[in-house]
Amino acid sequence: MAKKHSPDQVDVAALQTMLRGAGLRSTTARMAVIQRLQAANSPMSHSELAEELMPLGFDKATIFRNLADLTNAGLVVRSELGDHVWRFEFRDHAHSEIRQHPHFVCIDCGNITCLDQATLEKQLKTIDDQIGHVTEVLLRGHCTSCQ
Amino acid sequence: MAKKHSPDQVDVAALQTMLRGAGLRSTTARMAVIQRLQAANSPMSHSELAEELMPLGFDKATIFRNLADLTNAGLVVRSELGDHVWRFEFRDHAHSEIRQHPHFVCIDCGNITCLDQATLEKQLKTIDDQIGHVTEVLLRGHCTSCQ
DNA sequence: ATTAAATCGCCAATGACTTGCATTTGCACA
DNA sequence: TGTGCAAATGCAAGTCATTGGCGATTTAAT
Repeated sequence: MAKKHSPDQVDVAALQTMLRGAGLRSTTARMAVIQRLQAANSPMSHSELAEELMPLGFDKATIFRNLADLTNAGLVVRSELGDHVWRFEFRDHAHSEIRQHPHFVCIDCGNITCLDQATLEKQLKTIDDQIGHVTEVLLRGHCTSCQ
Repeated sequence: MAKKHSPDQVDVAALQTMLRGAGLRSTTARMAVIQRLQAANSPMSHSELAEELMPLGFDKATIFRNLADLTNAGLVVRSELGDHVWRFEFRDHAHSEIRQHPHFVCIDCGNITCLDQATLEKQLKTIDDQIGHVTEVLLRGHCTSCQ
């Protein structure tokens, strides 16, 4: 049989390497979770993931545990956007830095705006020294179109 | 009997006026909740409140309901500090402006630091103009003692 | 192929609220 | 100074997201 090089298989191999490099085994459930997150273009909640993956036979507790494992391993970023729901995002190591860019969430329409990382940087440096190292910034309020 | 003017009694009367002005009855449970929040120097979760007030005979459902009522009435501010627990703060109308002071939450120990309202004010004004009106600021990271 | 440890799947338990309902209480008005 | 009634309370049960226990299964190193 000839060797296949479909984009999917390349991704699978890369993800498996990534998992092993992080000290995690490559299991079907784990791969399903990380592949789904990699394909997503915005952070997904556990329930969104579960809704898709449970019909495929994966257990929701397993999905939870994998999200936790992947987060601990640094392959996935977990964030809370103020609505009591954890959201998970595949972490693109090429673009990851000391802190994530600030998010602005509109209380009314729920829209999320990603701000420039430099926006509050100067003030945050002062806080870093005095209170602790800030890794995550969340601003909430009313966006211009909802005001 | 001579009129008393202990600070406590003054506070109680002021809070009762405040409740009535907001269209809420002054009940013992409600007063207990708002007094405790007024005395606190950082936001309190329902469970923290319940831990203190249940031994005094107040029901936790009542505490929840009162926190919701007080929040709806605008006497208390509810915020989500990134750990999936609502926290409540007495709203000081003398100092309340367009936005509340920023909070810093330590990811490791959970400690909450209330920052000075002026801390990020300058930068936030710019954001107000460009993206929307920021009402709530949340910073998360590792505090100096956990680093 | 063997095997120890990681992971899985099922299911029970926790924790943070929420809701239903019968009883009590604050307070507006008589 | 009562009295009525909506608001508020206490108790209990329910919901929903998340976590923990545990025996069975699977991964990956030898």
